Amino acid sequence: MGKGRAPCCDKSKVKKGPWTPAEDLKLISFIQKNGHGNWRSLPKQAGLLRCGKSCRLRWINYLRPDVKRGNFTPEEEDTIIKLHDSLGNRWSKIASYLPGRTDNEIKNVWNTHLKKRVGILKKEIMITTTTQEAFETNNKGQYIDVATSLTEEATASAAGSCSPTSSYGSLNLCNLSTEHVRAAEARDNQDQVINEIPSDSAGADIDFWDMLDTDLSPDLDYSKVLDINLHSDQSQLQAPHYTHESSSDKYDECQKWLRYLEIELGLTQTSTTTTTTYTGANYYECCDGFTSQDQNNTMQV
DNA sequence: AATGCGTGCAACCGCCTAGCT
DNA sequence: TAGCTAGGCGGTTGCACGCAT
Repeated sequence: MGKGRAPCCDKSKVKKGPWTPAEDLKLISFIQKNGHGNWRSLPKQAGLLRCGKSCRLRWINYLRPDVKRGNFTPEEEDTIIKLHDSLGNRWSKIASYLPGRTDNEIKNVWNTHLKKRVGILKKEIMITTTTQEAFETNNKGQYIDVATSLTEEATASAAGSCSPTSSYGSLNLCNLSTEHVRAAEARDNQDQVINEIPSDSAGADIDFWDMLDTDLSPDLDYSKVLDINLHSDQSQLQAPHYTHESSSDKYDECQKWLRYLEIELGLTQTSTTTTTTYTGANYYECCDGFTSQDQNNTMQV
């Protein structure tokens, strides 16, 4: 019966900080071959100087093949707002309603974007409601305001799929769209008008993962790249355990995905000229010796 | 061009809980 | 039943990057 909680790992012997491409590949390769039955023992078996928790987090939040990358769509943002209203900060629960999105990602989006927007909207609606009440009391003039229409729209159709408790005061957020929130935010920012808000998915940031073409290295062979025991023959690679499937389609999908990763991580060269940049220090630390790189810490992919 | 500041996000920390002995 | 372990979760931090000055 030891006192307190035993540390999950020896902090002095594990590496911390951002993951390097080589570490990523080691983790991916190991999980593809062995699955991830025991996170605690995984780092040692995979040859990683990382805490098991760190491996799990990296896999779940970034390396999993089914992780949906790229910006959140307005629809996804709407969903998060609605779900947060009814579930609160239960990020993993919210994530379960958004396939491919992780709790960490959703939490970040909420904290950096959505919370502010909803806060602004709530503030505006409070002001509007107060003004409207004053108007109704005095029974003078005619009151027209965008926020009022938002409130009416939201409350009028409150019989939707959301829980009855899903409301901020009299406002049911289930029917607030991202456009509503953004419009309110824009008004809050010195009445700046946003007539057309570009979709996140159409933003200038080209997601690197999506950008990659299928014309990638056909000779994937991790054993030549990493000092881990893997099959050198591609045909002998096993389908990942996490898929729980053995169909050739799924396997092909995994292979395709791995090729994406190979390129993404700069572990192979293609004829394309697309260039991405990794953080220099990390990249030098792990990749020196088995990938191409120029002196500007830029990997030619 | 250099510097400062704000923002976004990956990763860490520590607590909670389920499962096992 | 109590204690331990590992996984899961939410809060928080710190760094990189972009933009403004």
